[in-house]
Amino acid sequence: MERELLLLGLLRQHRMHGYELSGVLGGALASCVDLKKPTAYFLLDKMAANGWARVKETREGNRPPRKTYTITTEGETEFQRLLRANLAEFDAPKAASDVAIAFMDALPPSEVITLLQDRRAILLAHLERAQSAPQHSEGLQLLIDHQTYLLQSELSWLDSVITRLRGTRKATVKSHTKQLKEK
Amino acid sequence: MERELLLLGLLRQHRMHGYELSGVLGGALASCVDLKKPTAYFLLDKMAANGWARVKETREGNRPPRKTYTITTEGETEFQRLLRANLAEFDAPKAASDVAIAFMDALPPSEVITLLQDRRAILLAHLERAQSAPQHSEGLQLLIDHQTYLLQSELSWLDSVITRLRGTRKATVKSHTKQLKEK
DNA sequence: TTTTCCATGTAACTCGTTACATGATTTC
DNA sequence: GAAATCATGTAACGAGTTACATGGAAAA
Repeated sequence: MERELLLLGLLRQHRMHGYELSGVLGGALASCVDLKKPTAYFLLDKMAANGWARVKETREGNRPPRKTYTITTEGETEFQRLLRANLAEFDAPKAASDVAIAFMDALPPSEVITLLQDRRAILLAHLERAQSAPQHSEGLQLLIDHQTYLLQSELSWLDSVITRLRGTRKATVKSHTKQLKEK
Repeated sequence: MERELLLLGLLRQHRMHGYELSGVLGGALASCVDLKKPTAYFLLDKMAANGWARVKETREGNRPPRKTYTITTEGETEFQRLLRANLAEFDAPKAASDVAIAFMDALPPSEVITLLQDRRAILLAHLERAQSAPQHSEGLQLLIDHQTYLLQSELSWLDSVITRLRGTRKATVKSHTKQLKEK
């Protein structure tokens, strides 16, 4: 549902062909949304079938022909419907990768710290990618900013966990060794 | 992958039958993870088939028979493997519901504010549900705390957006009316 | 006595991804 | 001459959800 909204929103800014679109999605927006090429092509077809977009086959020079999609009036109506629905709803971000955190006491703290630093590096890479994204239209920029904000929150949380672990490391290393021996 | 980790982690704390487990998942953990009943049953079967858990059919009184799952040594090994992998990885939280934010300038700010307040109410409900969750084991509590933290970040971001909109409302209401007339 | 709870599942379906297919063209 | 880019798709697969099926027991 939000994928349709995204595509309609992008087409609303200016007409585009599939490859161009999937370029945009693979570029700066990759940090916020993922919508793979085949999905994009599929959705564009579907949108055209629904009458939300007009298709025109164009050809520049002797490059492969493009299918350029233009949003229609019905498309704009649908866009607004989706937009209203999506603005008013909220689906909680289920942080799937955090299940591990719940069970980290099953490993020695020193190892957990090492592993979490790997995690931290990946998170940092995401952050930098989001921050270094080239300028975009106001709206899309807001999306990227939000993503940046979220990643930063996540980073500071992760750091707090690591710090806490560092603190308890010396204290718990004994009890952990004890646990191992008890087994 | 993190679902298996979650189930193994829970079984590691103490043996459980499917219904009990899906109760836990539907209760306090519902705000963090969603894993529906059929999926849980399916995964438990699979885990038993993989030798990660032992099954024992038990019966208390004249209630329907239960299939109680106990983690095995291989299960524990797998648990640790998954745990290490999951601790070291990070998949960026793609906030799907935020696509709408990127296009909110397509609607009059006053309407956007109304819609975002609906969103805010849902977010608040999630927050309260997460906060009011009954006490859990250390680890699971950490998971819930993280979720709470994330939701709070999200809330304050949303509030900042709404505030900004309130500020620009009077300024942009004219230009928006103008836009409408131009069409 | 009807609804809710306990307890297990199956089957169909949706949605998206991965991997593959095609073919010309420009760059190295 | 090989590799990457442009440009479109198809087909198979996977993972999870929804809806349905079953049946006894307790609570309302």
